[in-house]
Amino acid sequence: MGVSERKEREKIEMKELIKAAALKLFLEDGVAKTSIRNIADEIEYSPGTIYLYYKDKDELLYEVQSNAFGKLLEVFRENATHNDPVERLLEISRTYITFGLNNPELYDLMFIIRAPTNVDEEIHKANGGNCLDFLTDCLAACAEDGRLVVPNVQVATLQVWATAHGLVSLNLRCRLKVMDASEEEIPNILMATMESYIRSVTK
Amino acid sequence: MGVSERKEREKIEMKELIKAAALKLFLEDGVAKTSIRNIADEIEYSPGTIYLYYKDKDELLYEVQSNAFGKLLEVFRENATHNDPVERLLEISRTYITFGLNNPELYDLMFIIRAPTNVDEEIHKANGGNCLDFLTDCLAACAEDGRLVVPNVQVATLQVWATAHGLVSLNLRCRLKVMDASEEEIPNILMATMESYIRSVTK
DNA sequence: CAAATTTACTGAACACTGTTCAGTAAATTT
DNA sequence: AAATTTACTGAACAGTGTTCAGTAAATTTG
Repeated sequence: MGVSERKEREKIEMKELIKAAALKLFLEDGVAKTSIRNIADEIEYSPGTIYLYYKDKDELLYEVQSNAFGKLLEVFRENATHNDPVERLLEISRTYITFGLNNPELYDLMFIIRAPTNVDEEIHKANGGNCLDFLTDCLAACAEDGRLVVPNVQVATLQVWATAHGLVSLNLRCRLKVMDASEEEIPNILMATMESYIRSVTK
Repeated sequence: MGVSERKEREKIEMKELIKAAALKLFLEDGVAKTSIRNIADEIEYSPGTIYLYYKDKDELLYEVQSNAFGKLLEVFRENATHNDPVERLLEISRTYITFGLNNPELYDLMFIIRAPTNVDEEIHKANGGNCLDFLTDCLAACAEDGRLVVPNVQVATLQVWATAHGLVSLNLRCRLKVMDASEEEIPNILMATMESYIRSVTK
């Protein structure tokens, strides 16, 4: 009897439908302004239904976050293809910053807001791991070739990530308004700052 | 007739009372869990009263943020006293990271949450400017002495700030869980990562 | 096929949020 | 003493995440 199999399938489809609606509203109106009721309206179900598929809003956010990390990994793979590990590191950095500036709502979900970190400890590690590995592998290759000023791969990874995240998140949260730089030149400044950093710590 | 003078004074005192209550609750329960009603309860006034002194919650947050930046500048002045500008830069960096880790709620308010950036554009620049100047001055001194690998002061300032902020904020938002490092060694890793970065970009 | 059971969904209700505003009582001025 | 201004209240509004009794449809059982 294929009923339970079909129901299984329908359950997954419904989760997907909810997730897609959530993502759509996140991109349209922002994560902060998207409520369970909005999402329910979007898919023409009642708010209560969403709780039959996701334990709470955090779990849903976590799933959308997982998709977002998939997208970041995708652009990493597309853009960071140089053979030379230092050049590849530059490509990764540029891609990260561009992704953050072009997808502020996804970036929020991935790296800034508190929400999806409230899911179960063990399940949590999954999200973002692939993206971090992509960076770590690149830095390991740099270290292998003796191209890092500080050859500790963990320290180097954290430095690159922190610098890129610092630049993107300070900008997304309008904290660079204290600096005297016009709105439109900021992306260029961020990129130049990141590149000059990479050049300083590699050889 | 000293009535209007007294009223002026009382108005300031009341604003101070509200601000102090807000700060207290922020530190006790977190910024996110502190509502206007909580603050009103704390000072034994009705919620509406708060709106007689602050236009909205953002304006109140902005004022508390201003206090928080004052505290950061204070610890900068206490701890970053070395004559050698590179050593002073290290002291500033360590102080910044320690402040962030020890005062997560204040750090949130200062650098992460969206809220207080919604105040009027012109008024906004004030907050944080002093702290940024403290860092910029130090890096200008480094540049003066030819101690920076990249002698552009704006780029250097942004790099140091972004790296420190990246480290602190990724940690406060639990994003370092993806790395295999135990909870208790993370502060040390952050500090070591920051110091090794400063050493790489100075000479 | 009819009855019993399971499943999927609803939407009102709860406790909360920031904010507004008519109403009131006290302080001040006339 | 009367009129006016000031400071404050607390209910109300529209929103939030979440729960749960009730219902109708799908499925299983006899």
